[in-house]
Amino acid sequence: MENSKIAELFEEIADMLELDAKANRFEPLAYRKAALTIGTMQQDVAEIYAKEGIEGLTKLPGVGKTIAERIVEYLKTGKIQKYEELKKRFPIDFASLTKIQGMGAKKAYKLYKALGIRNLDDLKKAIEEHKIRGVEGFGEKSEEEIAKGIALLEQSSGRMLLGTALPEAEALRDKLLKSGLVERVAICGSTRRMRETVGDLDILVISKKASEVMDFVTSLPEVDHIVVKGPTKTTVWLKIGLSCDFRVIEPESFGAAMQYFTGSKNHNIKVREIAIKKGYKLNEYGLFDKNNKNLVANKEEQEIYRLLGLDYVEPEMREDRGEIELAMEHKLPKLITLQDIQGDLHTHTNHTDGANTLEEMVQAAIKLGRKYIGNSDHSKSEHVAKGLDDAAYEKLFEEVDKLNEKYEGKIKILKSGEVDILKDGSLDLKPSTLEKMDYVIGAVHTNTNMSKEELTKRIVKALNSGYVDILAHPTGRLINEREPMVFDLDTVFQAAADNKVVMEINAFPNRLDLNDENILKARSYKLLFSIGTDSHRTSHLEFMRYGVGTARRGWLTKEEVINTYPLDKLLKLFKSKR
DNA sequence: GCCGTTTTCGGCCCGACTGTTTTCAGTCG
Repeated sequence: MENSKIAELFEEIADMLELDAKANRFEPLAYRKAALTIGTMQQDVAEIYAKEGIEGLTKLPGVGKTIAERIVEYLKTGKIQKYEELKKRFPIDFASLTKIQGMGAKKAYKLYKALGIRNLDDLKKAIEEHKIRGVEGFGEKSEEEIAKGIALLEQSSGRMLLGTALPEAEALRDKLLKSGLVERVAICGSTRRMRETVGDLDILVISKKASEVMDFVTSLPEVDHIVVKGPTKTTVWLKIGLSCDFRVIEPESFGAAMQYFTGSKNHNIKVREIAIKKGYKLNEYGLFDKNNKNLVANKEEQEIYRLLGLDYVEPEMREDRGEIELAMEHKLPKLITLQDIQGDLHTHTNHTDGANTLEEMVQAAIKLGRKYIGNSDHSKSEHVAKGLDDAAYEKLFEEVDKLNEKYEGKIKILKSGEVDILKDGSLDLKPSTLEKMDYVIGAVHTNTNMSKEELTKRIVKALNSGYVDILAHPTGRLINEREPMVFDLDTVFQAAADNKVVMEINAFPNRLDLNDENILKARSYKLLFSIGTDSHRTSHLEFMRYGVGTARRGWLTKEEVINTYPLDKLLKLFKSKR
């Protein structure tokens, strides 16, 4: 996957163009926009080019003919001529230097011209020798700030899982609500959009006591140190290793501020452009007409979309992936919600690698209002998980029958298993065992580094067996830990469509697999989905919200997600296959 | 260099905070 490398090169080209006095002032903007698109999408540009050619690339937002050609040039030669030429004139490692908080291309260039600093090592040495403070435009303070920025950069490790960031944001929100200083608090940014990872937290506060709020948040025990602190905006570095922005706004601007701070950036730019075309101005304080009258004063963010002629766009869709165009045509899908969820089809117990008994899992599911829970303990090839053999499933099913009697009317326990798809594409259990299950989950866990062709064949064979109802965590990726398996998604989705196999959206925070973009792709094959928590203890059942968030990012309606179905409709669906 | 519900030419989102600047440029989101 070359996306991040290409995005980095484009960012550097933008940096260097900004320093080039002769260059068009807007050219760097164009490269940055393309970098943002390519750097944040999960689909591989090489794959797009292989399948759709250069036309496929120019369809991406911010990518026109020239930039598409540069992408192709990189894919073919590993280099971009324009970059190489600029680099001769500006031999500076902008990519590393601009990662330092507060350091942009212009400061880096100033330091290069004054002190010959080209990279991080040069910069560190100059700081040790206190040379920075002598450069025009820099002082003692700047030198300290840069040193701090480098230290921070070296200890931080990129984006954090939504499953870690969201609970932290909620804890901060709740403390603010209890402080008595605020009227409203809203978590915005990529956290509200339920992105699988989060780069920082954005917390919007409505209060008339801005400076007291700033003092309150900077003194919270969660805070490691203050990055910037102003009268209405403060950024802190949290002890969990994440930065967090707090912004205080007047009540009348709440809706506009929510819209603004939720993003995404590309979505907002497009919405603002629509506002300009209608003769308005949109910022975080409101939507203003020509007389500077705020048309959305004291209104919720829905009003902004309405006045611009758009249907309300749910936060999870705000990625400039075509949602604005659909909102104009009043064709947005009605997204699934957490309240639509009736049951959980992927859970484990202490019979294999779970922490709780089946009964404890059942009781926890009842508490969450689930109408059914599928037990899907591992099959025998998963040795590390103490996977079950055919006889062990028979015993487990007896236990399920007993508990179903005990909890009748409260919840229904379904018989299932997360059954390994073996190296040759066969399933890990006897047909007679599989037939006793209400549904079968197929999963690839081992030998994942076979060739693309072999792996595709292996999965397709399993789907063609007629026994697999749900394909668990289809790509096997672990966010920040393990790359997705390499197989042909289109072939697998087609096989799933032919065999009515449901795609899982695994809700475990480090999986979220399928991810949003793959869901959008699977959706084009008219596939159905199941959001499963893959719970290994009772508390994991609450991971459902991350799965639902991911489904919403993939534009899914409740009709497309089978665990929103009432029990009888769900069982009918599984039986129709047998 | 991109893009089209005012445009195939002429626009291109917008405001907060910081440091060193005595009026603003640079950076960030």
